[in-house]
Amino acid sequence: MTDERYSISEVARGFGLPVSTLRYYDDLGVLPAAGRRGNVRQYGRAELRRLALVQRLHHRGMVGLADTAALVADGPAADAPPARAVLAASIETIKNRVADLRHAQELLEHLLTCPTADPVRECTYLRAELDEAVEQALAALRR
Amino acid sequence: MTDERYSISEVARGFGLPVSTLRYYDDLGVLPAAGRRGNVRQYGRAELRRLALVQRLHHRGMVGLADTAALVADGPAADAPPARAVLAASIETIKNRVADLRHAQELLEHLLTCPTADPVRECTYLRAELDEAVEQALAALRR
DNA sequence: TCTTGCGCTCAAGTCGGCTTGAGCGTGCAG
DNA sequence: CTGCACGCTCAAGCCGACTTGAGCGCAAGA
Repeated sequence: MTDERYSISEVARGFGLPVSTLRYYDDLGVLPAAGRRGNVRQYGRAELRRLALVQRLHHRGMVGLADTAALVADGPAADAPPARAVLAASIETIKNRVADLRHAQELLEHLLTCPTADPVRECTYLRAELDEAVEQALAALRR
Repeated sequence: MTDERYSISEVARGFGLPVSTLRYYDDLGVLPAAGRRGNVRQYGRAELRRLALVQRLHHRGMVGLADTAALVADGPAADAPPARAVLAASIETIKNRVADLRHAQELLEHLLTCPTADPVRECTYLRAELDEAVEQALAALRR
């Protein structure tokens, strides 16, 4: 058991995060410190791994910190039904977002390369899609 | 020129949005009403199309409302250098996000299907990736 | 007439994810 | 022994994207 211990500022430097974020994660229980020496937070390998995992899951609000906490929690969390539910839900959310983002990307790329002077109003490809959406909205309205 | 006019609540119903959001968009200039009759906002086809476009671009903070406003603005906005810059930047952001999300999705799916009792600590695939990240952090720390 | 419904404005509140600031303790180099 | 870096707590602030609430106006139907 190598007993390397890292201070909060070392962890922060290593991972390129502000110290305040780590304290915040500790407070929330997302990344509890391994312990304290005196009153000072100490981190070990396990915490560093956990932080790496948190960073990979928690993509700016994609998988909220609360859910991330549940997912990276100690114990066989991925077995417990609640964690499995969070897992499945997160995957769904991500899939949807990826699809939306792709679509947005397509539109933006089209705007970038469309030969018409004012694509937003002139481009027929764009118009077709927007008009379709408008029709759907109007249909929804009449229902 | 068909001169259909829609009230704010009709637009809201049609697009499944709260009225407050539309007023908010109007205030921000993201989606100005076509005009007002008396003091009452009126929307026409053009505004509905614009709203459809806004919805497609503005994915929950992905392309902030300010940028969205710039992108869907009147005039050959996509030609003006500033808009082109926003366009290119947005595309980049989206690409990065999609990559990150994919990665998160892979991890989550792995957690869901990994046969080990406690994937977060036992699964070697996951461990390998996390350990690598930890090594990089420690390397960054020593620099 | 009066109530009901829709609309308006402006100010304040909410939520997530942090950041910032005040005020204090602690350890060790000069 | 003093100063400085680093650490701590707790409360408040900030940003984006809205939502909510108070208080008001106007028009149409019972």
